Amino acid sequence: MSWPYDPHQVEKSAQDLWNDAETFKITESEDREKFYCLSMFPYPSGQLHMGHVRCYTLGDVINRYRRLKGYNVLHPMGWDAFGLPAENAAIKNGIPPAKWTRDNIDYMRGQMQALGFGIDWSREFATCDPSYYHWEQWFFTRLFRKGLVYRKSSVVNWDPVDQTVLANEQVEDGRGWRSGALVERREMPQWFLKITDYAEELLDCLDDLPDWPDSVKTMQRNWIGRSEGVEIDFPVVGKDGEALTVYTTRPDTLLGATYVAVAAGHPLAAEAAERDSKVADFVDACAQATTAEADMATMEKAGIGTDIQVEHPLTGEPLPLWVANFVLMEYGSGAVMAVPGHDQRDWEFASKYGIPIKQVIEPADEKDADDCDLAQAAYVSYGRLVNSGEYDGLSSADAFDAIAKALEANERGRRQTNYRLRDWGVSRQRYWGCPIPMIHCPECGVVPVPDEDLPVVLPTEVEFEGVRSPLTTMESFYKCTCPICGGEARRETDTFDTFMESSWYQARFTSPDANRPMVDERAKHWMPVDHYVGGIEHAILHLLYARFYHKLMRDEGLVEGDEPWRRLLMLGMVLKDGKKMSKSAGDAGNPQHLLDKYGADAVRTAMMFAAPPDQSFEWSEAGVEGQGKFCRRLWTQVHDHLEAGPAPALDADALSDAGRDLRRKTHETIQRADDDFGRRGTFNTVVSAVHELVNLTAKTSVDHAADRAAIHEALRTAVVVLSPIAPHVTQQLWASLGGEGVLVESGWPAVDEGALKQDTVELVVQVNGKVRGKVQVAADVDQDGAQAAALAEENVARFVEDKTVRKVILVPGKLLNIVAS
RNA sequence: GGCUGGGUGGCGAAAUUGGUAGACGCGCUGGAUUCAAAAUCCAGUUUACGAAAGUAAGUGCGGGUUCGACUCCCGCCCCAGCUACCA
Repeated sequence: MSWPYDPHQVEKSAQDLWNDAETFKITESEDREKFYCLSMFPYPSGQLHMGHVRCYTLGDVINRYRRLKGYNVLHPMGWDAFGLPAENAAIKNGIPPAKWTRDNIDYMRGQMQALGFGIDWSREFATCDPSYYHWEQWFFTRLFRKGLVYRKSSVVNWDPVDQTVLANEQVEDGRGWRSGALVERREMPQWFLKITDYAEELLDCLDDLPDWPDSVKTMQRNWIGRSEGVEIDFPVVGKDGEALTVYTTRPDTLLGATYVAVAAGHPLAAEAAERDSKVADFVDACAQATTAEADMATMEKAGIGTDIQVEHPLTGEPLPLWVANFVLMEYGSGAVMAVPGHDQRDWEFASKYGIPIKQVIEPADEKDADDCDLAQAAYVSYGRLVNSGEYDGLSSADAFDAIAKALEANERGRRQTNYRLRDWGVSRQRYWGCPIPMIHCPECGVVPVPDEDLPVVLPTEVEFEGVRSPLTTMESFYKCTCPICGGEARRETDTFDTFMESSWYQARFTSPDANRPMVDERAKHWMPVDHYVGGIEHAILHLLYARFYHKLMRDEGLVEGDEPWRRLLMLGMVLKDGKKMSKSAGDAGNPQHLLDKYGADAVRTAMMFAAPPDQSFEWSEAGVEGQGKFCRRLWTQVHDHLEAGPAPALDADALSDAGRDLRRKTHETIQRADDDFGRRGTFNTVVSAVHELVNLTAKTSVDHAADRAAIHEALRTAVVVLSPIAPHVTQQLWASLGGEGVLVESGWPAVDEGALKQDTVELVVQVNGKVRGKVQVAADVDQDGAQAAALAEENVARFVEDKTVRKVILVPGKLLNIVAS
């Protein structure tokens, strides 16, 4: 065994060993249970930052722990390679996006290898590989034929100077990032995927994911935003057969409606504007107002009355129609019924414009009567109906049903479930993405590219002129013939949203070379992913799209099961000066200098030790040096132990008390680390547990010869338990301590129940709940025996002597509380 | 506004089912070693009083349940993330 510890030499030789043995190259196995461990693949931005280090170290810890536990673990890696930064680099520096991306991938792959991640590199791919996006295009044309894809106009950010569409990230304070021109809203036809067809299933399946954090499930539920309500028609006065349709979740308040309001974009608003210039001015003002959602919420509620009236669907009473800036054209029908007595926003609006406020709900319980004061605020709780004719006295819930029935009976309404979730717009007017495989033919309309013509390859030899996509001016790309009529046609020059690529990569890793559609039978072997690791910033969109895609692929017979991710670990963010590493760091976030200085094991251990995985924390280098020292201490300890000659065979009966204590600690550590690695997923506490074991080992005297066997066992255990976190130093120490081959394949150590047993235990003694002493007693001591032992302690006796003992509580093995007064 | 986390020493944190609050580490202080330094090793490190033994207080604030509360319940304050006029 070499000495002193040299991390770089140690890490090199461990990595060489894994490479030569192809330790992490994995194929399907009948003998061992499969485990698919995946970390969210990175965007190749240039270099790893500490957020990556955290994510991929966690993934590798899980990978190596599961390998030790005997699973056949798939742990692949790839590159989410399409996206805007490559284009920006091309625009700024003139480097083609493809080259920029490939260079970054090579550098970052090298960093990952230096960190010792146990990855099956034979499965690596980048999403910009035509062999990958080929199948994405193929799948899109399948979905088109199934009716799950459609084309619709949608708003984009238009830069009038650069004459191009901008991504949201390219708009800064309402201006184009390069031209500085005020960005306009412009409607353009775009491709959509019908994710709303799966809204119900996406919601329901969340209940079948017990190993997902509740917070993520809640976020997804809120995003899908299911609500149950009633769609109600208010006939427009003076127009036979025409009605204004609104949606409400509170039909119980219908008799309290005193006006209706429509969005500025609603046809009735346009109609009123034709007759009234003030209404027209208001509608124009709304059209120009900001659409930034943050501003919307704080915007002053404003509106304008019109000469249009509608009829109350139950009473026939005429109600005025207003145009209001808080009504969204995109949700429901772009119109609301307003009940100012029982909706705070309607109340504020009605108060401002002098519209009547009518009470129709009162608190169900008399004692809450004070909560309801319509002069001060709307009463929004459920309750009991009043001023509602035949419905008076009903509870809100009963009134919901009764009023819904009445509306259904006179054909003025119907029960309806609504979702907040919108269909997924997948078109991007960008160059560096997967070409959308569609052709626009003047004769035949929109035609999907036939299977035999796929993939539509993105040209990589391009030059940027300004911001706009080179595809739009590249005749060799867009000029094509119609697959149906053979006439001249134009190829779609938009590319896919990059969430398309990241929605199915997990399935592709199972069969990265599959040359039949998308994936082959191996997908059914490996899916679902058993443990998925990634950043909390992807808690909603990426995970939702991937779940949707999995269901689409399932319905195509490509994968089995309803969900792609069984267990989910959502990492907290790594911060630097209070900011997210990936956003702010630059060179400061690059782990390279830490790797050069302290080695991969120190960086990995420090990262795991800093905080529990789901918690955000401020990164500091202080811990890295400390963990480097720990590796050296462990190395030295093993070295000294081996220098003293071979340890005797373990004989539990021959151990001293200290040797027995060390053995107990050893087996407690195995038990605790197993639980922390597996069930709890708290790796910081594993590092602590190993520290404790090593500390005790160092303190254990070698004077009693038989104890050297316990020391040997303790060192070996520390090495195995720490190995998922610090794999290199432990691999070498494992070999030095007599282990054979590759440590990660050696199996998880067994717990010796006998070693955990204790004859005597330390009991904490409390008097009236305060600690007054500690006593050694037999492990199976009864309450009287424990009390006697406790009272023999001087300090305990002191607090009891002039009092009467009222009660005694014994928690076996832990604590005795004497209650006295 | 809504949802979800969180608030424990100088700092990162631990306490898993209600049972010794502060494990483990960083930093700091003192000592050993050294010509000196680095490295290493040993001791100490919540606060107050005390030489020590020990005592009192202490997990954001105010109440409650309990023999016993960082942990459970009620009310509040603050911070972070997500979401946001959703009808």
